[in-house]
Amino acid sequence: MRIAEFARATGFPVDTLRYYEKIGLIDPPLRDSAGHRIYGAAELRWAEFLHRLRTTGMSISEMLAYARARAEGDATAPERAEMLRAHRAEVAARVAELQDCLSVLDTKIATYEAMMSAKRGPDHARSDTRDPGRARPQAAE
Amino acid sequence: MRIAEFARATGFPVDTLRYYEKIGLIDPPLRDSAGHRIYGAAELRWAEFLHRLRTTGMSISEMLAYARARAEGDATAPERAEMLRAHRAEVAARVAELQDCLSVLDTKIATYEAMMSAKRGPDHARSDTRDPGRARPQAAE
DNA sequence: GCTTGACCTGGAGTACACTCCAGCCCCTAG
DNA sequence: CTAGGGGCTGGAGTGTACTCCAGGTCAAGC
Repeated sequence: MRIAEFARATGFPVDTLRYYEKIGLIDPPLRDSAGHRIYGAAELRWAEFLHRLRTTGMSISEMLAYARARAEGDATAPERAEMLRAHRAEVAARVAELQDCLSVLDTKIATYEAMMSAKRGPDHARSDTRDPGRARPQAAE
Repeated sequence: MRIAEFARATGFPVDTLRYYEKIGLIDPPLRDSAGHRIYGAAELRWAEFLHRLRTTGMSISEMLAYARARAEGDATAPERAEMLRAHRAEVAARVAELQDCLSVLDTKIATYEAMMSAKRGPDHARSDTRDPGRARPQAAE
């Protein structure tokens, strides 16, 4: 598979793939007679995993450390396992943090909705609080 | 409260607070006689909310759009509610994506652990692990 | 033979979000 | 009265991760 198809398959743009190769995140693939990169299944699996790591917020330097360990062979398996465990913990923490924020967002949205339905509600309380500035008492911010 | 304490309270570095003020994300606070910024409870609430937005990955330009709408008063409440709903959806999607990645990580980690325990010998579990408490070969939590 | 399109390289440029000065002012404690 | 600490401004610099050329090669189709 050539680079355009590989880009489609992995979700990385072509330029990013070449960039990753340049910095050592992806091994230089085979080339065809024209000098074009030819990717195989193993490259695809690795790039897909890289994409996961990136999605979960792993930095390039961390991915590089992992890639370098991987290149050294089976001896670094414990090291790599440890990297993944540490990263897993970070991602789990991130998920918890996001869920926390989600509930704050829900509260806020509910406040807005209460505010809006009160405004056009059965009691027709139009107060015309036109206040350019920040002099409002507590409201949704 | 002065800027150092405000920074501690909000989690934003001092420089970031001044930067946010410069770009219009935070309103210019009152000043004391020496020209130092003095922040109050309203500012704190807003900055804390901004911190949530940032934590959930909202870009500065989006936060700015929200802040500008907020500055225009109650008339923009529906607009702001909509922004938050859209953002909430994005965050929820992100959480789902991360959880998906978590399971991939778990699989990978389990593979490493199976590999490593196979290498040590199936019924000869040696404890040369520098990771006490997590040596059992099984999928991580 | 010529055009088109995919791919090549090395290197410059971009976007985002800060982060860090230099040089200055003000207040308080010793 | 001076040293230290905190704060001020405007502007330059940083880190990360790409992203985008310019100028060239190659293979296939008309």
